[in-house]
Amino acid sequence: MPDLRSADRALERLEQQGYRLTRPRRAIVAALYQAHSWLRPEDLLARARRTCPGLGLVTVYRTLTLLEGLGLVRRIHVEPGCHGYAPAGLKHGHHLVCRSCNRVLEFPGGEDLRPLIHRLARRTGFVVEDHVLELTGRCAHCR
Amino acid sequence: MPDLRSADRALERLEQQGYRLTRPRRAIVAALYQAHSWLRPEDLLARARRTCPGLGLVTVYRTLTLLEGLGLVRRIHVEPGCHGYAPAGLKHGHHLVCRSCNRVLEFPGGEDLRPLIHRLARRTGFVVEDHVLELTGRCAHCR
DNA sequence: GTGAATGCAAACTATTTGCAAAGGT
DNA sequence: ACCTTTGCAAATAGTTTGCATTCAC
Repeated sequence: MPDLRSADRALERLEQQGYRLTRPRRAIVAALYQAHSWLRPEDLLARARRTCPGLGLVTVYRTLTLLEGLGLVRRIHVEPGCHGYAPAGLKHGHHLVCRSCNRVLEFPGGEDLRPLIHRLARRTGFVVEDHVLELTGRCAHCR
Repeated sequence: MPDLRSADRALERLEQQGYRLTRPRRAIVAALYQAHSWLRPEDLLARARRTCPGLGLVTVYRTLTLLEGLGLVRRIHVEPGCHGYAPAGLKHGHHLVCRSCNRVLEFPGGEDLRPLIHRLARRTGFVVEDHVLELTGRCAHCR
């Protein structure tokens, strides 16, 4: 479950990698990890501006790209417009997304796909290197 | 496997639904179903123009929306830019996408996810209504 | 002939890039 | 002090909308 602790871990990770811990970055990371739901860059901007008033949208994009590269944020495919961002807590996590409140729950995935992937490899000669798995529905709170 | 036959079936389906079989639509459907790989709207435009020279990009978008609504085409999530389109042959098909040549293979999915979905429902109270599953890798031809 | 469908132009949204100024170490 | 990072403005990409014309039926 993303929280302040994970936000701190993310900042630590950034520092370790030689990136500077600037005010905008702190604000963006905090806003992202506090969210229970996925956010679009505009949403993230609005939230992060509460702690970093002068923040620009461009910085949000750049920071998201940076965080995604480090595996600290995951881009998910949502309507409308397709791109939402959620904090990544697990190594190869996938997401349960609530249609109604946009809440995101991360779960460790992949295991269950192994037989399917093997079967497909045998039948088609396709070597699967990666996968996207996203489940949508209603969270306990919204039913 | 998408081919001319499926293209004809798609056109039939359009007609049954009361849509007119226009030259642009015929060209777009043909181009789409002939493709072995996913296409972006621009790609589709270029291909469909071979049989329908005056075709406009707007019509491609409108036709894709129409076809997607009828379950005849599927939007897949690909880099860069995210949106690719592939013909849909199966009811609840998913896709194997080749990183190298963009070839798309459709497969019947969902069965293998059932245990996972049940487990998640039990643990989180989430009711899963839909899912996106996309596998990427290398096709037999590109390895 | 009639209404659905098209193509153009323009509007809009989402995202990226160039560059001078600001800020972290 | 140095070099990264930022914010603005402008550029670019992707997609949608308004409207007069064209075309399938």
